[in-house]
Amino acid sequence: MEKSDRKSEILSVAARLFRERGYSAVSMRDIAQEMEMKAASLYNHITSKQQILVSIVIRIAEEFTVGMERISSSGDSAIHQLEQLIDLHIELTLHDPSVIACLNNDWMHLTDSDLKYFLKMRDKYEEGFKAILKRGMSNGEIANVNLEVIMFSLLSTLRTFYLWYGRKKLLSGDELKIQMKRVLLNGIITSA
Amino acid sequence: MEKSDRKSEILSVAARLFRERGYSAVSMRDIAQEMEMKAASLYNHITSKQQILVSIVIRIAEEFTVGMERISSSGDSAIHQLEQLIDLHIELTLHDPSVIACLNNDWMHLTDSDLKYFLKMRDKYEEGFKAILKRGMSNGEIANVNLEVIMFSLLSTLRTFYLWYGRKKLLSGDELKIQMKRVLLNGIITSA
DNA sequence: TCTACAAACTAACATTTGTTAGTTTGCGTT
DNA sequence: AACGCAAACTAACAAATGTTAGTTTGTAGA
Repeated sequence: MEKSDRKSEILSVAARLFRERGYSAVSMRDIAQEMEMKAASLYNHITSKQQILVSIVIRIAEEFTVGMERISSSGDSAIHQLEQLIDLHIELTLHDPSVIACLNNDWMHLTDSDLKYFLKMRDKYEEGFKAILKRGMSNGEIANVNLEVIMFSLLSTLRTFYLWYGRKKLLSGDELKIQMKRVLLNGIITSA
Repeated sequence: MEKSDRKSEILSVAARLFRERGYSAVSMRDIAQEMEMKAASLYNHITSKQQILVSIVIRIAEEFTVGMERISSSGDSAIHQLEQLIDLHIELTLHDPSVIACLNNDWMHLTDSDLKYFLKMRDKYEEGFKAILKRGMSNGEIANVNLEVIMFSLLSTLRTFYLWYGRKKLLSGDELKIQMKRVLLNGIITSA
């Protein structure tokens, strides 16, 4: 996927393997084998294993950050902003599920400034999320339930969407968005 | 936590480290250091690193299996059964968040028969879940939205609850159960 | 045809890994 | 005092790891 130069191929292969086994369980020789070359040759394109991880994780984290800025600075209603966030997660997940898996599971292997930068973005994202919910609550758009519970409930589902999309692809992207919004926003109980 | 014999201590320490860094990134020397002993000494109590993982993951998976059997064989309404499942997840998570983290993130490092056994249990659990939802739908208790979407939405939140409980413990266990049920079952939009 | 260079290779390195063998230590029971 | 035993230790192992140095190969431009 993505650009077909050698470096991008490595990142793509690495993300796939990281998703399957986790960062630490994947060796440079594993990645090389999948690329049909020797481990040493990888270093013509990348500078370290760590840098592969950074490239994958930071890039996608920045996409979420940009998305949040765009959405939360629009003047739309809180509910409509939530719908756009749902779209954002679904789109990025469908585009490359393995990268989302790395974002979820392997960020912990970032070090120093990269880790710091990542955590800052994650924090900012969640703050943006909460701000939207808060506004929706004072509006009366959103039910007055514990803010953190609502946010983490929504985020859990959106963040781990890659897990079950990998197993069942029974719905088209658009149909998926519709169903997700209904379940996440309207709830489950009939005529609640 | 748990029994204080040496083996249980090792499992507890290991689960904590696995949660922080992932199975592959934790060495026997790491575990030993945390136990204030040498790596070789661990083998007086356990037979391998792999077995530590198996003990942790299979045990908790069995607890979920038993819980599902108990709940789904009761004659309660679908909604009430879902409420009991929410309680089950919250209780097991509060009891030992690290073990739940291992269940979620490290099962992939199980091998052969252990992996097979785990996957069988996971499958059975999800089948039980779907059966409840299905009954609730034909009952009219549960809104007629895509079954898989509902299930994975609920399960995502319940399974990754340990993530945010680790960061914010602002609610008591009982209060948590109430809020979770409201959000997960009744939804978010006001007067939907 | 010659040159330059990207991109592959082989060989080796210092560490870290899980694990084993054999030994020591301390304590409760005879 | 002697014994048995659980639980710690030291030392070592082969294998796997990330990475480097130096070399070869193929191809595009002069």
